[in-house]
Amino acid sequence: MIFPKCILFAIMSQEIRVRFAPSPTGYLHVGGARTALFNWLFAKHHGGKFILRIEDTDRQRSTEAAIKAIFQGMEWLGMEWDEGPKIGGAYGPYFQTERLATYKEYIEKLLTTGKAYYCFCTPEELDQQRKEAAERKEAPRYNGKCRKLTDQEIETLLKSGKPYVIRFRLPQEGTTVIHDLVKGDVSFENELLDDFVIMKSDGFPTYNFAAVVDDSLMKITHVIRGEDHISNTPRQILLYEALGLPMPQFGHIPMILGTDRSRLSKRHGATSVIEYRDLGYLPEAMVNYLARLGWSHGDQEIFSREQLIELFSLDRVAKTGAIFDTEKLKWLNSLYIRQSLPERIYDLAMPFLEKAFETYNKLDKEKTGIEYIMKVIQILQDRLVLIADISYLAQYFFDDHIEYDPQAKEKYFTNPKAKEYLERIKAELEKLSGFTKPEIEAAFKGLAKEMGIKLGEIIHPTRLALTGRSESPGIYDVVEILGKEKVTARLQAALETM
RNA sequence: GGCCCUAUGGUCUAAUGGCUAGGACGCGACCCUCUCAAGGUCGAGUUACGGGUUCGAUCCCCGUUAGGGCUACCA
Repeated sequence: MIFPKCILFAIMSQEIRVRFAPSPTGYLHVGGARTALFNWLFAKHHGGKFILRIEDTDRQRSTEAAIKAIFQGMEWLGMEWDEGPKIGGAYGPYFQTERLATYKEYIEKLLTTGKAYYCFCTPEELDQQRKEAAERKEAPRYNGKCRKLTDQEIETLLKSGKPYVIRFRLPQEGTTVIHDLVKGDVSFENELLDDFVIMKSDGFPTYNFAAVVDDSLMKITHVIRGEDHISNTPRQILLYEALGLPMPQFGHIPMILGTDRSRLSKRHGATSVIEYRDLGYLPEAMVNYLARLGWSHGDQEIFSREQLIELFSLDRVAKTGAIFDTEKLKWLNSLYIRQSLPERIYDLAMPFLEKAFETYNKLDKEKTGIEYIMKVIQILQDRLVLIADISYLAQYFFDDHIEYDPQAKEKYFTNPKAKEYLERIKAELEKLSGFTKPEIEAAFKGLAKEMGIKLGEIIHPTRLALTGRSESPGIYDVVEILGKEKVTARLQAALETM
């Protein structure tokens, strides 16, 4: 009884530490964002720490702009990190290029114990080897030429200034098995792996080496990453063992796919989370969608951030790749828009409206007060799928030039009675002392009753006259918001075309 | 080619060795209704294929097929 309790305590006292470790070679794409999200949720769920580490060892492809874009994406989705760039932490620095001395130290360790060696083969030689292996239909592996270099030879080669890399002397027998938290046990034969490079000729470590050293030194307990890394994992496990460093647990989550089931990429459309922001998606919709893509909790579809934290667990993560479905994302987005405070939608919609104003350049900005815009937004909020939709849906509230939809015009303005209806409703509305929804509604209903016709007979042509369209929010609302002056003018303008 | 992973409607998924395989998105119809949305009701549509194991397989095993990933001095 006592013994298991001790173990339990030891396990519980270990703080959960996970990391998201993007390489800054582009924007934060949705696949990366989901990996980050799963890590973030895992950390929050366990009351642990979420660490951001920038893997910028590829000097050719890493950019400052990409680093900023990643921060921006993380911030938009509300995934703040507990340790990492900007805020630091006890296990920094959090940029790999600032950790070179550490890597050298561990490379040195491997070198002195004979677990790594210098390799002077040129890229051309290696290319040649790969080609030959391909012709023989063999796995392209490093042939181990420099494995057996003597100290003497190395000394001379080093002195001659010949470029070199450091390779890991990988055990050539045995099996390496990953106890994966998502996939279960996955095993690899070591003999199929080769002596991979751990330090490049520019002195920078390779991904597999740097990740191992950092994850271990940063006390990462769980490495949760994309499935595309699973075949790197045996190499990394072997490195942990060679370095004598403590090993985290692994969980490999499935890929996000495009509509053709290949890995999601640019040709499938928007892939950067920031693009989705700019299209008018809400971060909570994106978080909800991403969380639910490859993870589930029974039948539940809608999750608040708090619920996700409470419910998230790796054993509910699916094993299959999932197609990114914009339609479902849109559905969630419209849902979250409807649940938002109008004030928030106002803030989000304003940039779109301003841009649209520029385009139309027909706006009477003087008369367009915040109050008016707020009313427009309140009436339109429930019909937005994307915030960007506001530009189109709100157009006739800001643009006095009404173009009549040809089909609607055919349907509603060619009716011989339509002209009479419009004249009558115009007169009724003009008579109104106030111009509020109840009065407007009464005017419409009164007129319909008086003329013995259906309400729609008046409403449809009126809608077309005021908006140019056959669909809009409730007509009384539209009339009220537009105000007597515009309504009268637009009705008059319509009458003149008939 | 080699290695690894995966396989439930179009899509995301639930279920479990055992009632008519559940939900959601999308789609269709109807209701509501001044239109369009929203909402409500209903509907069409699925366990990749072939073998086993079993009284019974979506579920367990094998094979086939299909898809994905990796196969760099990228990460």
